[in-house]
Amino acid sequence: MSAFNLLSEPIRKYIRDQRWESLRPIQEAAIQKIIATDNNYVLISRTASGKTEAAFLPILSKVNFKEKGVKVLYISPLIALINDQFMRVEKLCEYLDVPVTKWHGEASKGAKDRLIKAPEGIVLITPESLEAMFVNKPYHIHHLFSTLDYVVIDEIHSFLGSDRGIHLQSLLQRLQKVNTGKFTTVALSATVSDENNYAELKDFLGDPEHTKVIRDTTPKPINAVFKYFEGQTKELPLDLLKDLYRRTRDSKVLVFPNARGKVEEVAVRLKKLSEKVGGHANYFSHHSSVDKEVREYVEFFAKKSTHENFCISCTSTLELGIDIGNVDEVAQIDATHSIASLIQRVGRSGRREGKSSNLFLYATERWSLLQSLACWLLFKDQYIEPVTMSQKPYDVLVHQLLSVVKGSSGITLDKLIEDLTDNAAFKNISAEEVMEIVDHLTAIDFLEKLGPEYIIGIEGEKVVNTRDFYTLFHTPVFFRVVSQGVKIGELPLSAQTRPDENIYLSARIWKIKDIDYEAKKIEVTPAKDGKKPLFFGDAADTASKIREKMLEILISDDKYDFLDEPGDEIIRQMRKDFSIYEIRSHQTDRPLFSGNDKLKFYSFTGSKINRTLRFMLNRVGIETQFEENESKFELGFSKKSEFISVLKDLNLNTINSDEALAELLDNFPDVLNFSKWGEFLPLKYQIELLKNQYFDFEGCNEFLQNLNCIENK
DNA sequence: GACCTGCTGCGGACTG
Repeated sequence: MSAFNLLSEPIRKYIRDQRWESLRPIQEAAIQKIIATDNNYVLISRTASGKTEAAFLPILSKVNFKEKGVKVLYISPLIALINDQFMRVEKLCEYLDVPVTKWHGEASKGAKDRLIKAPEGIVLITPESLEAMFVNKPYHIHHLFSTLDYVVIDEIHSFLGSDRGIHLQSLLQRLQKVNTGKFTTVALSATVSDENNYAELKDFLGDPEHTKVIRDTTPKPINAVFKYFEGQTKELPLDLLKDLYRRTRDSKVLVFPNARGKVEEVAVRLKKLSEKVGGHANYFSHHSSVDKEVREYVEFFAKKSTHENFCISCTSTLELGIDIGNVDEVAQIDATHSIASLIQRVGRSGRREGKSSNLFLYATERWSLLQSLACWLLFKDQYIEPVTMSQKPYDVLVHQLLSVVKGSSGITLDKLIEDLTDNAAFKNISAEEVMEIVDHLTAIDFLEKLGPEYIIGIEGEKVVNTRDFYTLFHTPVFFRVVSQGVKIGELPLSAQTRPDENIYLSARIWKIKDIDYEAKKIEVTPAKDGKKPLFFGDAADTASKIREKMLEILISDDKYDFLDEPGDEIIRQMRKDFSIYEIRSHQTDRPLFSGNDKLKFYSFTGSKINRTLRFMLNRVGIETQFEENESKFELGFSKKSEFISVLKDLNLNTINSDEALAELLDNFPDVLNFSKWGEFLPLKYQIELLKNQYFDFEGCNEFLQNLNCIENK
């Protein structure tokens, strides 16, 4: 039977009313499988290929909504995505007379209350709101979600490989436990690495044997142009902005300059260029520190603009799912840190059927150009960096321990251990380890033993009873930026935030009038000229494969027809610079330069291995100047044979790493900042976290074993 | 220089 005929009558009517000529390939396949089986499915297909419908059309046809209770739970990483999907799903559900409820921190309380009075239909939720319910209203979890037939997880790749993902995995397991039957899961994603990674995905959904992947690999044509404009100063080159302006003045564009400060610089300077020549004034900025209402206005503007052109300068806030309408072009300024990120960004343009995607890539620095090329070529080879889920997520365990205890208001040790060791998210953590962590939490008053049962302790109450408890990620302190009562955005405190400084924010220029440290508020007034704002943050890690590809480009003589003349010249120069080494294999050979009184070692490997290598060298007394973008270590001595033999002997066996890591934690407690809950673990487990998440000793050892240093001629 | 994500419950003012 055709997929269309498998659908229920109201759903078929919906499709007819939409005047769809046919179902997309991913929809055909998903409908056949989801209707016929009770397997979990992961639907992988590029953006704007109809994945949401591929999941909901068959689920809505299959589920009996006449039964009591909520039947379908949709989980999304973003509030904005929930709001976006709500409109689509609700329109579909009108045909079935099934109610849809948004449940997140900014959703209406009234709608939530109505759902509690009469639990039914479909609920759209975030992992954090689900967590809050487990902690504060565990009876609502039973009341609302014990009759689920389906759980749909959107943008699942954004959860993979992170603590937030382990958290969600744990919540899904806890949810399955309260379910009277067994719910089926359908996960959606645009960017997941190939077969290697399907194991991670299947594990994530908790039942690998009954989890299948449906993938549509139909490519979308992408027109790419790479350009090089050398950046001499801290500001972006004017010529680059002029070129960007010329190319995009008559279209709808997203620009991704990688950092919030640069996002503001691009928005303000392009707007000025446009003003000068009487072009449109629709230049916006969009990132996490732009006020929410301003961001929503920008999204709304883009969505409703059919004839009017616009340019939004943005960070990864506009990288995921939200359909902001028809975008003609995407401009990326300097390299993305990952291929997945590049794919998502390119996919923002040409969403309309039959339209191709357009990418302008601008590089301002040679290594960034090289990395951009590497990402692009790997993407063309359909390579996406694999992600790995933490095998021993002790930090998430601490959080879930507190959540379970708080939600139970009194639980025995046996039950607590059973709850956590049963949970697939923690399957590699033993009962003994859980017990040890419980003991530690009791010792620091996070838990308290009351007769046979554990409850939250005095110190634990301080942590559990705050808004901040529900998330697995840290957030820095920000000051609100306000002009005459209107909120514009936020800024961190820095040398720049002081009266009379002029700064860009939300694509406009402001003068700082006053700073209220008590109320964490910065009062500003409009100004004519200023500087880009300073933000702090950590650069994301780059995969080893990208660095290897960079070296491969340097030793090949391939020509790239999408690269402009200055870019071509830079690659020629870099190839010449590296021709003094006889590199034969981009996998094992690495350049080692020795000059008068220094050595330069180019590792061409990923951030984690670099970090580990630097730490190990430091342990054997070798101080290095490290440059991540170039994957380069500089040493203040020239004895290259000595350095080569040190590298050969470096491994875990020659360094007492547990002791070394304990020392590191003692001297620099901030290294644990990547983990919000890690600080509440016993030292032994903090060390494990460092080993498993911050460093990569295994990868580093492998790198060193294969390493063949090639000296300059 | 260096991304992003989310958030309870209560009290009180205001609106219809």
